[in-house]
Amino acid sequence: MSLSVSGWVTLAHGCHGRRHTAYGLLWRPHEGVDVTKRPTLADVAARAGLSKTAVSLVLNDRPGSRLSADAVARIHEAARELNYRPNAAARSLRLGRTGTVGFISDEVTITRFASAMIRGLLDVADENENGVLIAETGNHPKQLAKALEFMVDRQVDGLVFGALTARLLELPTLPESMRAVTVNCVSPTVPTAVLPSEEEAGYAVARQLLDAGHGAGLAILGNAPVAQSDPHVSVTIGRRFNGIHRALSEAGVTPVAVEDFEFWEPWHGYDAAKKVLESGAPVTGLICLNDRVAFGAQQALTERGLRVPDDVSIASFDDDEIASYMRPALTTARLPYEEMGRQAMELLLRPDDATGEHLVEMPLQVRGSVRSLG
Amino acid sequence: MSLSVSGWVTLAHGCHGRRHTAYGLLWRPHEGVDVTKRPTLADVAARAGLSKTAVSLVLNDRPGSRLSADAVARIHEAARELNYRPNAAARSLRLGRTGTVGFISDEVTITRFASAMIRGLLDVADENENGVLIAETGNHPKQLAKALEFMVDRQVDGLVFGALTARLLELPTLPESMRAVTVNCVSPTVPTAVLPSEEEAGYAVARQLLDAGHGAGLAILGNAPVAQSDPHVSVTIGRRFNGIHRALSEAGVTPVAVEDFEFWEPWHGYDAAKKVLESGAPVTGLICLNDRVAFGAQQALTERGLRVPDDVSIASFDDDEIASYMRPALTTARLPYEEMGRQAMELLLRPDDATGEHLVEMPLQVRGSVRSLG
DNA sequence: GTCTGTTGCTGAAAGGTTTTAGCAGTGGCG
DNA sequence: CGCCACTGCTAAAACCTTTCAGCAACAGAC
Repeated sequence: MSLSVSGWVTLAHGCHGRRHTAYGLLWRPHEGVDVTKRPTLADVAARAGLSKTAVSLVLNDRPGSRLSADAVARIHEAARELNYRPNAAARSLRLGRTGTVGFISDEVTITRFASAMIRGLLDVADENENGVLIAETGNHPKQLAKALEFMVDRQVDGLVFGALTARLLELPTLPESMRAVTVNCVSPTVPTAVLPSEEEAGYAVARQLLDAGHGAGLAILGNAPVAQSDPHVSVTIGRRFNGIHRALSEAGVTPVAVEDFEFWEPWHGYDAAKKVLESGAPVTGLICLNDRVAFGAQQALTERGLRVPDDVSIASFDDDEIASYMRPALTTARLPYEEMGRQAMELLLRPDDATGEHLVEMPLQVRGSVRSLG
Repeated sequence: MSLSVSGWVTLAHGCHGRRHTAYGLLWRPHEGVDVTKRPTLADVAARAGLSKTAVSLVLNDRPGSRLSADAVARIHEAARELNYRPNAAARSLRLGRTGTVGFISDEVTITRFASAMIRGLLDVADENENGVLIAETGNHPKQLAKALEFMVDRQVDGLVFGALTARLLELPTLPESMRAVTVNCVSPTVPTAVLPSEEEAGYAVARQLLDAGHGAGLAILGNAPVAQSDPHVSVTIGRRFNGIHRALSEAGVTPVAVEDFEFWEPWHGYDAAKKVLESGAPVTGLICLNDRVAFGAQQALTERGLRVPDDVSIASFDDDEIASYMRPALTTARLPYEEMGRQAMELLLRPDDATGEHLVEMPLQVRGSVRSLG
């Protein structure tokens, strides 16, 4: 091993070769400091000439404790000289909490679609000095059990359950003292949930096309009867359609085509768009149920020599990676994964528990794929 | 709170409403079992009428210990009845290890591009009964220091450092006893690294087009002088180009166009392709330095009425999401994130440390974007 | 009868922290 | 002086596990 020791952790970043310690700048062992063993409270106490109690009191600055200014100074100095850091295991053992939360999901972390959710979760956890333990179940009950077991054993201070698609999960009953939040999913056993505000988004997307004058030539790609009605598949797709239909009925509009399919990959969108175009329906505006469907639809349009938005306008949902890669870029209602992650972690960490369903706005990203008629 | 307690963790999954515990099926409190407090070794010992020592010995089945078959049975039964699970904090305190490893990266977890790396890491960690603590630095030295501090404090058994692009990191000197592996990056302080086998991939991609007869009309989109020479930007892009150039010079081929740009987003590919086409160079084959560049290039081709692969063939690198969405799907050398993650975790967890650089093959995904001439 | 070895089991220490209870000393008040 | 309150500090217990050292009982060998 070519690793060397210089204190506990010595950082040397950047291109400038400056050296830091993780705990302050430039820590070098002081005289009489044993570098091979992590210092303990007892070591600090000995060096400061005081008791462990005193050191613990000062380092955690407990309010009621009245130690002389001199003692406080000596303790801080000794801790700094020894580069003391508390032992997390000992502290957890004593305190029963760990400063760590768990995140368990089906496959949020291991697929590309909702990465931003982790960003939100990690950011807030970090702001609150919490670490995050991650486990993915791949939807296997056994993996879920294992993950939960692991987290409960480690005495995580709370649990966030996530899912790739917003659906009803049958999560276990948790120990009463365990705080928990679901994000992009719901479970009867977890009282607080964070979900995207899909009804509103459905309404906004439909309005975008209606307001641009596409009421007479509107098609819907990706109507999904199962997802709309089975909460184990989705609890939000139904709401998304409710929003769409509310906008349509307010405007007295009936779509010229509605294509049913449950899985929303580009090739499904391609096939559906092709079918609609071949049917001869007078389509000028397309509501695609996600960006991948929209992407596929655009491919079908291009093949027939139709242009977006000149010939056909498209609006969609998710704000996936490809939405901004398309030419023109896609007008779409963003799934606010990052904000949902943030909010979930905040709800978990805030002492006041606001149980219930927390809806996070899905902002409409207005880009070039919708053209106003006339 | 609507959470209720039935043992420590009770699972009720699936649509069938079957009930499990995390530790076995259907755990219900036995008589004389206090459900409000997690049982300890002492509780098990008391119930089995034996000492804590005996229980510990049996439950960890230590080889040398000779307890009667009856005692062993009684202990197992008591543990099962109480639904005993060892306290991880106490164990860590005693043992100095935690069964947890840390993963620290710039932004692997929080962006979509390398999610598969986490999948590989988590899978192997899980197979070895290890948990994973995750932290992202966003490339801020302070965040790195904080993450490291946290992990070292928690006494993780090892650390994996990851990066989104394979580059040289200036990681801190770690405590001597801390095992560490870098994945998709290298650091002078960490002796074992996992990287994609880019030279080979560059060669294979170039050969794909050369073998298809595009030697006379080859263009390269995304030549990146800085990335090729500055290891802080990339340690592998240079190798990728070495592979490409080796194939070209073996075939005695000089490209008809080479477009330089360092950032490989779709719009860069679009601009570059447009420029090459407008220059009138007789292009029949495009080597794009990643899939997003290829995607943009195809947009430019389409706009000029050129078709892939009929008019122009494309081969590329990464096997990004969009590679399989394109029509035709893209022939591309896959960045093997998942396999790299797996291998990194295996190297970390295996007791025998194989220091050095471990190259993981980048398999060529042959799809429809390359047409054979004549 | 003594010695040796084995079997089956246990007491107690150690690991590092937090916290309760309390000690010794000092000063003020009646 | 007697009492009280306060200041500045500490001993020891508790959190739960693993493991070292060793005890009691018994069998077999001499």
